[in-house]
This record gives sequence, structure tokens and C-alpha cells, in this order.
Amino acid sequence: MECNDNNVRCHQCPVKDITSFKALTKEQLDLIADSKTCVVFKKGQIIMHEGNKPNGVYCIQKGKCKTHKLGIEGKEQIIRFAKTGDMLGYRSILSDEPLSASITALEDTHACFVPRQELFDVIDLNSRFSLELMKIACHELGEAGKIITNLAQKTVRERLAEMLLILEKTFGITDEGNLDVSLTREEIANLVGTATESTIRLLSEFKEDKLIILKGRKIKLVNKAKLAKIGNVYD
Amino acid sequence: MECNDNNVRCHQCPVKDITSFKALTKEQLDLIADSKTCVVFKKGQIIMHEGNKPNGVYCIQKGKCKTHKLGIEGKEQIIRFAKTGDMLGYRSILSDEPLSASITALEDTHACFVPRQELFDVIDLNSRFSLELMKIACHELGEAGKIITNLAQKTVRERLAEMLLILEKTFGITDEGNLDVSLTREEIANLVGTATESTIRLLSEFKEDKLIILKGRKIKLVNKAKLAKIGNVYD
DNA sequence: AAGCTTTTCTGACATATATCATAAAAAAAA
DNA sequence: TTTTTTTTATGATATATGTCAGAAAAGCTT
Repeated sequence: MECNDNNVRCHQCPVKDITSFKALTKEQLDLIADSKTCVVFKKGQIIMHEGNKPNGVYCIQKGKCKTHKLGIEGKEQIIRFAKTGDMLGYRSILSDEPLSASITALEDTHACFVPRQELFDVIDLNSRFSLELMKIACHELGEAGKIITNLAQKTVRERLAEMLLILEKTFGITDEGNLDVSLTREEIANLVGTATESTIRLLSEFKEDKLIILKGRKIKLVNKAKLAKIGNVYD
Repeated sequence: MECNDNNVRCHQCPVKDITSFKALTKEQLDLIADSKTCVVFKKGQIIMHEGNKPNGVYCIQKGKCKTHKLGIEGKEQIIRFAKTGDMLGYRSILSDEPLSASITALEDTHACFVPRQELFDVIDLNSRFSLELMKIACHELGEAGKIITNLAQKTVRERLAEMLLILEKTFGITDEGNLDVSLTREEIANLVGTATESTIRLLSEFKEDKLIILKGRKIKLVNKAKLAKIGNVYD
């Protein structure tokens, strides 16, 4: 799964500017560039495995991933998504803990592997880079608090409506106006925290009520105002 | 609410060694010591207010706090707790976002206020300190993932059983063997993500089944193995 | 101690959602 | 293509938990 992006130096990487690496100097970027390797993960491939200790992080060049945890009786819980410009595995590396969740490619994904040591080297050299990492972790922590509150207080119906809006915000839409991410009903259920059957039923309801258009796994949001109302979304 | 701990220098502070500040040199600690002010919050007092932008962090000298978010129709969701040695408000400061949650003292709480600027100054001076902060944020992020999975997949009964065990782990027990934290049934409900009445009923059930002993707000866990089994806790 | 407020408790009832079962459709593999 | 597997869909049913209402108890205040 090696890939030919390997000879692209980090300082000329188009993705760099939307990552924490933008805080690095040319010199520091070269440290990363010298140690990184670029890889491609096929759709469905597990990139990192819950419980393992990764020896570096991945920086996504292009692609979409899901971060998911094993729950009761092996049921998958999707915690968050990652896409172009996101870093994978940093939580585990920076907390020096095993991976708290697995990461799986939702589509073919190109990523650069940056070894642990070089990551710590640039943290040591550049406090602005450190701050960027903290910013990401702390932002995610705030997002997690929102998710916790929603799971604790909203109904499945509310959460599903909200999640559709979040998916559009996160991944955007295709030329045809569909959510630019392909998820099975089961994955949506594992994201919303409900049974697959409930997700199917509620999506059908939303379709009946003309809030969304369903074509297999393609979902188009046609009445976002109503979805926001159903989902108690104010922002 | 000023307090006379103000003349204690950080380098001789007994709490320092269990905080990120342990990574600082004597010189760097003096920067903090020169700018810090020590305050006391009475039980029930709001220390930080959701939506505000704090101009520094608090380091808890002694006390217990809850971090809570406003949810649907003003219902409180308790996200996590903080106790001696924990830092308050760092998430907001480091992500440069408004407070995603309020923080309220569960008992009289002594804390040192460290201004934003001096915090960033030592981050800039000491990468080990930065790493300690990242470690905390990333650890919390992992914990949040567990909570999300539990909320999404466990029943209220399971979550309550698990929460009792978590409370004992977090706060320890008093001389009489009770949980060393006093929470109303409503607060427990807002923590578990359920209705107050359900919490009351389930606690009574656990009492009937001789898993816990209840005396007002005093809770003693007497059959932790069974609680762990009910709560699907494996660790 | 008396009075007031908040919290805890209990019952009755409604319902959203999980679970189980089975069929149809779609996707993947051969 | 055909076959096999996976996913989607729908019905029937059970139940955990939310909601509403009112009483008892506990905690605070004066």
C-alpha cells in the first residue's frame, strides 16, 4: 500500500496549510518529510486498531475515515469522523495510552505516516505547533461534550435529524446534492446510538415527510429547517 | 473570596506535583506564582459560566467541582468532575473557544487562578509542560469516548450501576465507607442521563437487592462485584 | 420550634424504541 | 451472468423509561 506521493516534500504539500503542521518552519517540516511515508488504505480497511499502541500518526491527504469503539457485545459505536487534513492516532500518542478506538477507511484514503519520534521532536522545537495540537484536542473535547449531552437528553428521532445535518456540515454534498459520504443504515445507527431497524424506520418517516430524499445509500437533505427543528438544533 | 493561601509560592505548593505544573522549573513556577491569585468558592457557587471566555484557568487546591452543560429545555448534563490537582477552564483557553460548559463547586473549593498570558508564557518556554497539558486533554478525550459509547449502548440501569463505581473510583470513600461526594438524586440523574424519578427508583432497587446502602445522600457500595456485573464493567 | 422550600419517594400511565422474525432488495462475489 | 451474502424494509410484540401527579421526608430559614 505504499504510494507515489512519497516524493512530495511536506513544505509543498497542499494539505499542510489546513493541518497543525502549518505552524512548522521549512526546516522543521523537512524533519517530518524525511521520516514520513505515504500509504493508501482501501475502503473498509482498518487503519488503526483499538487497544494497540501506534508508533506514529497519520495525516490524511485525501479520504474519509470513521473512528469507532467496541461497545456492549461487540456493537460498534462511531465516535467521530476524520477527513482530508485530519490527524489520526494523535490522542493515543500524546496521552501515551493505547488506542481508545479503531479507525477504518470509509473510502480509499491516502495518508502520510509520521513516526512518533519525529512528532515529539517538532513538539519540542516549536511551541506554536504544540499549541495547534492542543487546540485540536481541546476542540474535540468540546465536541465530545455536546455529543454526550445530546445522547443523554435527546430522543433517537432528534439525534438522527441532527446527525443528518452534522453529516452535511462535515462532508458537504455531491454535485447531485447528496451527502458526500456513503454510510450503511447500520453505520448511521451506530453513530446515532440506536438499533438499525429504528434508523431505517425513522429515515423512511423523514422521507415520507419530505425532509429527505433516499436513493439507496444516497441521502439528500431537502428541508433542513425542519430537520433542525426536529433535532432541536440551535446554532 | 480572596484567601490567605496567596502567599504560598507555587514551587512549594503541595498540589503542584500532581498537576502539569510539575514539569516547570523553579524559575518558570515563579512566573506563575507572581501572577496567580488564590480564591475560595463556596459550595454551590458557579466558578465558570458556559459561553463565557475565561481569562485564565483555575488550579484546584482542595475541593470538588462538577462540569455541566445546558441541554434540552435547560436540563443540566454533568459532563465530568474535577477535584484537587485538576485544572479548570483549560479546554476553553487552549482551544480559544468560549466555555463549552459551566463549572460549579460541589463543596467549598480553594483554587489558584492563573492568568491566560502567564499560562501561554510557560507553554512557550517549556515543551514538557505543553506535553503534560496535551496528555490531560487527550486522556479526557479518551474518557469522553467511553462515556459516549456507554450512553449510546447501555441501559439507564447499567449506566447507573457503572456510575456508582466510577464515583467511588473518582472520589474515594469516607471513614464510614460512603462515597466521598454528596450529590442529589437529580444530579446523579443529570450525570447518568435519565429522569430524576428513574434514578430514585433504580437506587431503591439496588438498595433492596443489597448492592448499596442509602442514608439520605450518603451512598455506600456493598456489593461492587454485582454492580460491575449489572453495569457491564470489565476493567 | 415552626414554617417554608427543596428533595425524595411512590403510583399510574403513556410511548418511544428495542427485539425478534421474515421477506424483499441490493450489493458483492464467483 | 448467476449465486451468495449483505443490507434494507416491515410487522408484531415487549418493555424500559419518561412523564405527570401527589404525598412524605428532609433540609433550611426565621
